[in-house]
Amino acid sequence: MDKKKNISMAVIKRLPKYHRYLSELLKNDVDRISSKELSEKIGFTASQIRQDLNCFGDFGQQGYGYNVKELYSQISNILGLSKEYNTVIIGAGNIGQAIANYTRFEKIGFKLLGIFDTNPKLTGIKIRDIEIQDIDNLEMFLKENNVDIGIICVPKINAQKVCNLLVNNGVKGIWNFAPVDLAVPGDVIIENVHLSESLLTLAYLLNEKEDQKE
Amino acid sequence: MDKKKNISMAVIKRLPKYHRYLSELLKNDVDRISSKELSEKIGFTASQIRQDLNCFGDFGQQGYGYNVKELYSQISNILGLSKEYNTVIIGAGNIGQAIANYTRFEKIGFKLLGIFDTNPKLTGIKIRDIEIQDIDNLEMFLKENNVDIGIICVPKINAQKVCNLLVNNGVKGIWNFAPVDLAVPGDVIIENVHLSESLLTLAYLLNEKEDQKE
DNA sequence: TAGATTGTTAATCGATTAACAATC
DNA sequence: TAGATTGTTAATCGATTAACAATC
Repeated sequence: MDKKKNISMAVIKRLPKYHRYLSELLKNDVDRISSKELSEKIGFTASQIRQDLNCFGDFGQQGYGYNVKELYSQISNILGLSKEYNTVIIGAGNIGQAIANYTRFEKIGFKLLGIFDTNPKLTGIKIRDIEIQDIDNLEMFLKENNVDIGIICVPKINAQKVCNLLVNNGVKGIWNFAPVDLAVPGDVIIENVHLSESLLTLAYLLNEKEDQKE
Repeated sequence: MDKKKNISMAVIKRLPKYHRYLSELLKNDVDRISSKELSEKIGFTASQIRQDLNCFGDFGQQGYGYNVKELYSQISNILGLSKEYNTVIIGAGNIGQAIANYTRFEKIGFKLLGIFDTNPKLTGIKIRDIEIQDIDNLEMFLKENNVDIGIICVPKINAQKVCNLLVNNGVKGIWNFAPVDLAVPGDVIIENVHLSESLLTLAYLLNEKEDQKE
């Protein structure tokens, strides 16, 4: 499967979008697609699509294009979706509960094992059959379970502390919703969802448009 | 204030991070900072920081650096945070409620005017003094109120329909949490938060690391 | 003044696009 | 076979980094 090393972050960030569009095509019983057709749907150039896919293998066929089912399966593999991932959520506030209630992620192999919070009013409450536990139980839980991904939904003031606890107990992937940049060892992967940054980008772009009108 | 036109998206996406770091510095009573010092904190090169800031003006002073208070205020202005923005949330499910409960955004000028949902079990329920309304009221609400930003938190199947309704009633900014790419006229700004894409990126990176170990 | 640090130009690096031979 | 479309190389474009004169 693997062809080249050192895939650029630009390419990596496009992979989930390929995955989503191919999943749609598959759902609509489309058998094959050319880079040109996919280009029109997904909004990348045909050339870029062919370049991107060729980082990982020769998935197409000259004169035919790409087999949707086959390509979808390859991209799923490339993204690591052939595995299952065990996750825990730390912080059962607004965003923590929202993520916990999502079933989308479960379906593609991200299994929620536990939810933790400091607030005694929350501990004991069940979200989708999972009881919110006191955060004091987290360390033991991590030792007893093989957790791949920690989802940090605590206030920013506590985020680094929680992150350290996760990392010190072998968690290698952090999905961080707190508005801070966490410090981690080099072998730990952080993926940030900085909602404020997204909203501020929107504000900038709205404003830029205004400026151009004048 | 404005200096050059056609700011690249790469620069724009870094602006909120400058804003956040400067806000931290301000909170810690730091008066001045050089591009070199900021570089060490924020993780961009000093050269890049100077280039980025110079897109918008000469905010620094040779031999001194940047005045934190002044620079923070400039960046806030550049981002359009001197204005207030009226927002509505469409979809009062997990993510809609989570966003509605955030007070962070209110503090920087994003005012939530209304929340809408199709589910009769939700209408009438109050979130932070705002009653969830039936989505049938949305069109009239948009005509009666000056809504700048529509926050789409509905299932993907309804997202484009909701988006059209917003756009047809003058909303120029869309903050989209549905896992679809929405079609809008050229004068409407879309900012996507595609959570699955973020999670799949994390999965890829975790897997890539595994591959390298072998 | 001397030291520090900016603003800005030039050099480098990387990513995207264009072109086309290979081939199904 | 002829037409279509890939895989891949080369050209272009844009973004980042380095360097340094200007100057506070």
